Amino acid sequence: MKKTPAITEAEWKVMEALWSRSPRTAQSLADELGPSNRWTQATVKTLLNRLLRKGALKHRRQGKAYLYSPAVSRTDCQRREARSFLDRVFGGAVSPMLAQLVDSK
Amino acid sequence: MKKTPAITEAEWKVMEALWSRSPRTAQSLADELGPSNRWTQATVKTLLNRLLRKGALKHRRQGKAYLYSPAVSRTDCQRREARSFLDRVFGGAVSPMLAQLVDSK
DNA sequence: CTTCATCGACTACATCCGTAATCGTTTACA
DNA sequence: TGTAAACGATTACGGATGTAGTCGATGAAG
Repeated sequence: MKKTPAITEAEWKVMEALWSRSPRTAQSLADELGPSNRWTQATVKTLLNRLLRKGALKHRRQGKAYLYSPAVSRTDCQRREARSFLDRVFGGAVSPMLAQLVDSK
Repeated sequence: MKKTPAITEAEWKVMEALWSRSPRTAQSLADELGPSNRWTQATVKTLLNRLLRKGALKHRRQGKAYLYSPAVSRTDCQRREARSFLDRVFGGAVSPMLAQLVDSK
């Protein structure tokens, strides 16, 4: 259970892609994420760099390019986000949220 | 079930205060929220204005000052936030999140 | 070898968010 | 009736975020 950094919405999409398949190059990520999100390669690279700086990713050089992999687990990140969401919106209490979800559906 | 605006963390605290007691003046809110959050009155007023512009609050004049009240229900806002959180972090699926919460506890 | 494509690094910029100061107006008190 | 206190409105400003362009190095291809 690692200390995970906060991950923003756009960054989350990059992490998802890496959690499902890694290590991979920036190019490969741009190919996958670019069309669905309307991102240029530059955008993907910016997100990768920010995630690196946050410690959410690591990379290793392969020839000219880098191969990126997650440095934090998806589960840990989900836990972290769930907690911060719960605190913010439901004062940290799980049951009201459950009630909410139940009759929201 | 109204269309609720996105409400940020700081704003959420103001809304909570108004959901539990309203209508009230900016002064009253600053008195309650200032100390616990280290906010000056100016900060509280900025948040009130942003919430007004978003349509999350309404106000009516009372003498020199305004009386503020929520324009959206807490339940609706919670629902909205829950949905956006679920989509972002759990791809919209409820059960993985439940699993997460269960063994996180 | 020279040239061109590609990669990561750096820079850019608008918007949002947290936090707050200031300004102009109105009211209450002396 | 003048002046200080209180109010809302406007402006400010640094850091985060979404989105992207540009630049210098490096490797591939001829």
